[in-house]
Amino acid sequence: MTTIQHVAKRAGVAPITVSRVVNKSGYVTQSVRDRVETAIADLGYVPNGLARSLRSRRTQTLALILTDVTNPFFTTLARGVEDAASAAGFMVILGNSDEGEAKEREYLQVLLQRQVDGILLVPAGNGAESLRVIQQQGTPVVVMDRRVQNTEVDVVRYDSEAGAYHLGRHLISLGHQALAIIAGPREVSTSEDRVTGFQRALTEAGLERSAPVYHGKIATVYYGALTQKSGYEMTQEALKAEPRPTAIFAANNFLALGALGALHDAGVRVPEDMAVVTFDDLLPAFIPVPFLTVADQPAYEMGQKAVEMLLSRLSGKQEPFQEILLESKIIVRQSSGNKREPAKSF
Amino acid sequence: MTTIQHVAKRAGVAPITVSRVVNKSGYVTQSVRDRVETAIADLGYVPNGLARSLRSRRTQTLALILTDVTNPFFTTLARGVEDAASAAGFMVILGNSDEGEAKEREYLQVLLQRQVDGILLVPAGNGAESLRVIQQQGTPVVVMDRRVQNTEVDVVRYDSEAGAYHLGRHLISLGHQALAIIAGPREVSTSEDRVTGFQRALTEAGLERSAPVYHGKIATVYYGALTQKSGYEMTQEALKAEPRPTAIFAANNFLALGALGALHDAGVRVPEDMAVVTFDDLLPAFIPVPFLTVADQPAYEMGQKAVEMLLSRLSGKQEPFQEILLESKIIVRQSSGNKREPAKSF
DNA sequence: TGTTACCATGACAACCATACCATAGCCGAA
DNA sequence: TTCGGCTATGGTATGGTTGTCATGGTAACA
Repeated sequence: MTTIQHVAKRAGVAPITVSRVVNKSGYVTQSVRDRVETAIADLGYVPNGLARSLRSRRTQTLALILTDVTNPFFTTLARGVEDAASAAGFMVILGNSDEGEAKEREYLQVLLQRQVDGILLVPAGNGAESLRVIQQQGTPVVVMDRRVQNTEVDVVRYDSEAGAYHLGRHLISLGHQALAIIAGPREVSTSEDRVTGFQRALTEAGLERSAPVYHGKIATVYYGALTQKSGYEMTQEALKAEPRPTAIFAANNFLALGALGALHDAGVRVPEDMAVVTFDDLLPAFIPVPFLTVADQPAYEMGQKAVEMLLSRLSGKQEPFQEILLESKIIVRQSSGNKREPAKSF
Repeated sequence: MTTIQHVAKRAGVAPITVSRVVNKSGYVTQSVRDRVETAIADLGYVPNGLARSLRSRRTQTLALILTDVTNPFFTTLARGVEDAASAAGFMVILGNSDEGEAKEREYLQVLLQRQVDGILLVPAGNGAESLRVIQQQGTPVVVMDRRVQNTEVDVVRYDSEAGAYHLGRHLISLGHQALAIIAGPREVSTSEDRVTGFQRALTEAGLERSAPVYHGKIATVYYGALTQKSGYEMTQEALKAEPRPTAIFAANNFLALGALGALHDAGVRVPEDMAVVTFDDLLPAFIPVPFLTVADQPAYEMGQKAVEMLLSRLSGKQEPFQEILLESKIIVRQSSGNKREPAKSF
């Protein structure tokens, strides 16, 4: 392999001068610069990034750990991160925890070993232990999308509670009285906040359903995983309930996809027989005609924002930690239907 | 930051002994091992991967450069790579060239600097220059999915020509006589091979259409980009042709999506008025009911295979370079329709 | 007892590039 | 003239780890 010494020798200068040419730092006369550049081209010299980073203590690399790369919400987020990072000259290494804390910890370990300059984390669990490890190492970190107990950390997320609240109000204004919530695991803050927000809308409206499947206090709440399959199954359950709900709130896009599948298979029409609302728009590329009423959370912007915060920390800002709470926007489409008479079953 | 020296001091041993404990290499007595491990835990020591890699000349990292991360075909491929690599203890860094040679070269530069142990490349152009740079650096490389002129390199790809040939035969057997091919850029070998293969089927059947839009010799060939938008536009063009084709062959999945959109907007029913066949299955997750007749190329397997080859090179195999040609399988579904009478326009 | 083989640990150098400091020439200001 | 400041280049040490060789101890064997 060609090293900086080989180049230096060939150009008749000291290694440090080659370094200055490569990094465009310090003073180098044009003639020397030319000689060095010729030598570099002749030898096909590629600087060794490991040595460079070891010495300079910067890798120009950020780590992005998220919970589900197959979800368009997160891939869009990732693109936002990627774009913002590379605009600032940083590379992004992506890790997928699959909602598992163990896998998250593994990735973290590897990435910390690689001395990434900063970490963007969508925590799989409560994030406490992972954040401890990261911060002990002194690596700047920004938490995305979800709440964490730790307040000594920067966070960017959407206000899930408020978004769900508005979706709830929307359904109520359409006359729905029997509703089902299909949610993800209780440990995932977004899912839980959406349940809470939705329930708040119902409480305000004086709706108090009494038949929780597990712990829901208002309307019927089903808890599962944030997957299409789980959405399918929970919807099947919901359809058996008495009285049958006239509206379903799916806590994320994959749950909604599963719900739509289950409703289709059961011959329940949307929105005529059942209103469906959810969070996170799906990739427009795969859905020619947008159909779902959603609380849209522009994921791309969140990614950009998070990188912005992280880079500011990297540049040594000593401000107090902050939590940025973005607002999601309700987009009303066909899936929630028109105003309807209160369900006959009441 | 905690270094191996700190740990060594605390455990009362030499740094090299700590190294042996961390890497589970060489001989260490249990008691010493325990002392070291306690020290590591106490100090929260995380080994510096940069220093380790610099010294050992291995990063345990592979680079995967592909042309379109938004395409499910490539994300599936990436998953295959990822899984196979991590099973062997390698991490994968992903780069997206967006079909641009300049961006490909940039990624390559960065990744070579990072001393990745091996590279998996889906070349954006003809790959010649990129391969030259990689091989000069002495980094093992495997080309995926596409042909390259360079024979001094390992390649894994599907036999696009044969797949397209079979799709062509299938359409002919259904009685189609006026056909349109919507393809990607001529520089992309997969796209070009599919045009060639499809045309071979038509030639064999004695079909020689005479109205090529650009250079096609048989049936009508439209060249564009491998995107949904391009597929949409080319299909609009194809619909204006006289005689109007009764079947469209889209050279990849995104082109097919665009074609379906254009046909829908033009009120042309599939398969009643128009048969549609293509390559690469779409993500089943987004298409509840599979509908398209396709030449399926299991991307996951290709990824695994490529990693296998690369790892074998990494372990120092000196065998001659080889090109693995996988066979794609035709899956007949509704979109190609049933046998039909020869189109009336003849 | 001497020889061999193996176990357990350490010293030292090397990996490659850059931070830091030093040197030296030159110019203009005091 | 002297001094400070700027330009242009080089020398040396350093970053954290591990490969290689060396050392010393112990058990096994003849």
